[in-house]
Amino acid sequence: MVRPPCCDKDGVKKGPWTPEEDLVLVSYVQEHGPGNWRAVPTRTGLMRCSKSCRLRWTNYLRPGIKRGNFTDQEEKLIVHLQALLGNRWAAIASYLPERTDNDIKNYWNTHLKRKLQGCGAGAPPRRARRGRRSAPRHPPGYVLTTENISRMLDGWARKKGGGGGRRAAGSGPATPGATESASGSSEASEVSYGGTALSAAAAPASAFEYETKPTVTAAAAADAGDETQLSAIESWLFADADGIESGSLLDAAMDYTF
DNA sequence: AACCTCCCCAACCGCCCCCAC
DNA sequence: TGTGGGGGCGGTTGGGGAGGT
Repeated sequence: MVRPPCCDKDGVKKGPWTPEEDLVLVSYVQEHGPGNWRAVPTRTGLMRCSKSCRLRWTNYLRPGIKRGNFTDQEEKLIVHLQALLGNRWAAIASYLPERTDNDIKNYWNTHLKRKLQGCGAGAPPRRARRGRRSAPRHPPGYVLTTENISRMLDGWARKKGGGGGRRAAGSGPATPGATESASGSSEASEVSYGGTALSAAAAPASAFEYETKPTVTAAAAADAGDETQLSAIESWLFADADGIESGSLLDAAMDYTF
């Protein structure tokens, strides 16, 4: 059976989001919290598909997102987890709470995959690596830091004090090794709105508990046979967080050398 | 300086999963 | 128990920009 599109194709705007649209979406989430995305376009007047709104929020506007270069540790973590979980980016992202699954997926496809493919034959990338863009592609003055969003959302979070998506609500914010996921670190991306940047007072992490990404539990993430893998991953992660490079898992995944 | 190449990443698409009824 | 609908996920695309020629 063919499902209808999530929204009418006619009159639905596509393409890059404008600062104004971002503000509308952030304001809506501030008011109602994330969720009920179907209602977002009609309630906000945004000419966007509900999925587009959700994606924009989860991949870009959500507080606590770290952008920019991946650290070596993050890189290794992604490689390990990809080896164990496959291309289940959402599951992998749950171990990197400051990164979105889209970011991880992009990073894998553009960097890590090539590295891994090349490591055997020592094949270089098609072209020498160029300097990475340090800032998001936005017009100058487009400044909306995650702290800013955090602050904007602070009011809502205080009013609500909880809630969240259907799947996230069940498992709760139990992302392994990353309890302060939404702390709005100083490395937060700079996204700003036309020079009228809101002040960058960091909001307390607790204000955004509702925003925690769904946690990968053994039950949730496991296809057949994943349970033992996942608990092993978790133990490895906890060990790694203490600076201990533990055992078999690491050995298994460390076949990859860059 | 102008043009070309190619890389990055935001966003779209379509399928799948899960919950409510 | 079956069905519909909403949200989530992974694959893919293409616009735009940076570096090379």
